[in-house]
Amino acid sequence: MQKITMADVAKAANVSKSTVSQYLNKRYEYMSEETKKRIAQAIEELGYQPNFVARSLKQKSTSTIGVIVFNILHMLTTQVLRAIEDVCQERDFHVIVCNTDDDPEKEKKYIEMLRAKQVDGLIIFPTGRNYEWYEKMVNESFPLVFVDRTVPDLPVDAVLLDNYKAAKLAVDHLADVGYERIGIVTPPLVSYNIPRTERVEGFKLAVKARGLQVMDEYIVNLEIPCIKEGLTKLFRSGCPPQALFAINDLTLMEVLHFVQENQLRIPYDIALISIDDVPFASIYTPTLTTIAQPAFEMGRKAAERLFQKIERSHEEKEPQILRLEPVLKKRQSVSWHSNL
Amino acid sequence: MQKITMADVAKAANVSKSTVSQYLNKRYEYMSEETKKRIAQAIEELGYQPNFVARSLKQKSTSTIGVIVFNILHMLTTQVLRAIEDVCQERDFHVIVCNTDDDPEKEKKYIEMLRAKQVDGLIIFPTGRNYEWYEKMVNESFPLVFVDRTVPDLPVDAVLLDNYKAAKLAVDHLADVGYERIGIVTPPLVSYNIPRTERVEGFKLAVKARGLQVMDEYIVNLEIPCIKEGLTKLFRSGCPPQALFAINDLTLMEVLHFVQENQLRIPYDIALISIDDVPFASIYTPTLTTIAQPAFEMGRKAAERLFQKIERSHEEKEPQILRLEPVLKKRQSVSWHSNL
DNA sequence: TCCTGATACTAAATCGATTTAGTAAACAAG
DNA sequence: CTTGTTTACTAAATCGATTTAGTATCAGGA
Repeated sequence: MQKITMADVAKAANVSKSTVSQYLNKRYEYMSEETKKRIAQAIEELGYQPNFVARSLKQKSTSTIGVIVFNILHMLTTQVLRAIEDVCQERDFHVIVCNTDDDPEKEKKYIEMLRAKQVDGLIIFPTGRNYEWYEKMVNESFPLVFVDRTVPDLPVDAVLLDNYKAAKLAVDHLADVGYERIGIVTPPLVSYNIPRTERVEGFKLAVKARGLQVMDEYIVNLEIPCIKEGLTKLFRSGCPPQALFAINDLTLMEVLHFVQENQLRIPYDIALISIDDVPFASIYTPTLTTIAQPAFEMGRKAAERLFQKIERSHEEKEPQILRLEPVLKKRQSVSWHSNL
Repeated sequence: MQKITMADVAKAANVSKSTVSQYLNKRYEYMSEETKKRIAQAIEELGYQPNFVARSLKQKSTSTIGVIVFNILHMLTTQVLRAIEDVCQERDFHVIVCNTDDDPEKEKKYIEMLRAKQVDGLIIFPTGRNYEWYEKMVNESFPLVFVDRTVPDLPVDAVLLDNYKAAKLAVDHLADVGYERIGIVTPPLVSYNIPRTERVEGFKLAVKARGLQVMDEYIVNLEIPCIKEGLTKLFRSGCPPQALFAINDLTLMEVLHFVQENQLRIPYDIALISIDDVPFASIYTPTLTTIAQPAFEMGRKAAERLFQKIERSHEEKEPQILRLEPVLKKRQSVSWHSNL
């Protein structure tokens, strides 16, 4: 029992392959009712299922896009992916998902393979370390959208968080409530990780703008596994911060572990705010004040932009960089208390 | 500037397409060094990138699998997906991800479309309500593996949690510590959702096996948004349970909201155990005792099984149903205390 | 010298659709 | 009665690879 092809249907319906093809593509213009019925019947009887690969070869379009992410396990990634998938679903597109683990080699391999598979476009959370490949796609005006990070000096569309504003929201909220000694916790700052750099930069600017001191020892930038130790040292010193700003969910987790191990009371011993609205923010005790990234909007915007480019990939060269608004979710981990 | 094809390379290297094809597939048997060099050079100069779609058409294999899930936003799903992707990465396969939102119509559409796109196999978290489509794939011995749920009376490979054991682990742990009035919280029991049913069934069996009473009013099965209200009613009644068993992460979230709103103290007012090792289990106060599903193992096993079937899809018909072991993660939300 | 077999290739068929150019029949207009 | 137009199709080329069945050349053995 081998596969039924269009030729089999054509034979069964006593018409040519071309006519079957027209029928399937709903080009009924010059087709008799009689013929339509016969084809429909043949398809039904034989259980014919079209082969999309053959169609893709001829039409040079696979109705498939690739999404290359660092790690699907990150909440932000998952939410962005979900939004992308929803947009694709509306258009009968499919999504191939690839994890790079922030490894440029894997990223390169995936870009190559996905392009070989003729995906119609790519949405990438770029490692930032494959400049020539990114550039090549831009030059060929291959539909491409970056999410979360972008790459300097490359005219490519991107959907990003307004990181400066996110940091400013955090600092302003803490300062509004009355905190003055504010620390920030981040993984190491590396040149290709723009959001991290922008958040720390935005933090410094916002602190200064409020007329407060930027204290270098309050800027904890360490590899994730070292954060707890770094915080322990900082809090043993003479004058620890009153509030901490964790720049993403992973650092927040470390801060919370630190808080737990040292039996600190939030917000009395330490106030806490972070970027990424973690799912347990509203059930933690106390509830956690966060700066939410509009993850679904990011995914949706990225996908919509990609489809714009897919539908007319030649026109308009100007890259569009969207900076989406972070949202402050006021909860209990930042609040005023008497013994400040 | 149009696409470079194999024919262009052949012309440039002054050989036939066949030879270029042999070269690309590393069939060097009868190929002179001279020719190899010329082809390599032509590929380099023209920047030739193979078209995988054409290859797929001829070879009847796309090196792509489909994974159909309820919702990529669930932790379990994300982790399973990640493990699947890792296995695929080793084999240079790609993964198309689709969300059904537990809607059988969407599931049907995805199965159809992915098969039309000639994926080499499918891993499905089945809605359980497309029997004829599942059956059709089984009959054609199309490579298929179910994860999380399975469908009764259908000989299909599946990778599942041992739900009876998970429930037993929960009940035994609670009973060991000294709890006697144990409740269970679950979304509504529906025939197609096997894990839910099995967990509740396993719960009842385990309670009986410990010589305790199964109290019907302690079995809270309600739609997610109604759970808080149901628990409130239960706890206003004369004799509320001393411990609750949440059968998955979503119900756990509702229970935690309930606990928070009513200012209950865990484990003094109520002990808590749940299936799904949520990421905040170890940072919540108190830390949460859970029954972890081996999500990565599930994904890995499912993918490995699928590849076995892809590689020799005719042999061995016996479906293999893997029941993976849940793991008790003892933490603080279940512990002995004086005022029991 | 002729035959055999290895080496190093190539021409053409194939995969399963889409698409273009074309044809036959029916009918209307001049 | 011829010509032109519309209708309802079909034959054949095409997409870009893989693969099978050959072919031409040359070396070595009988």
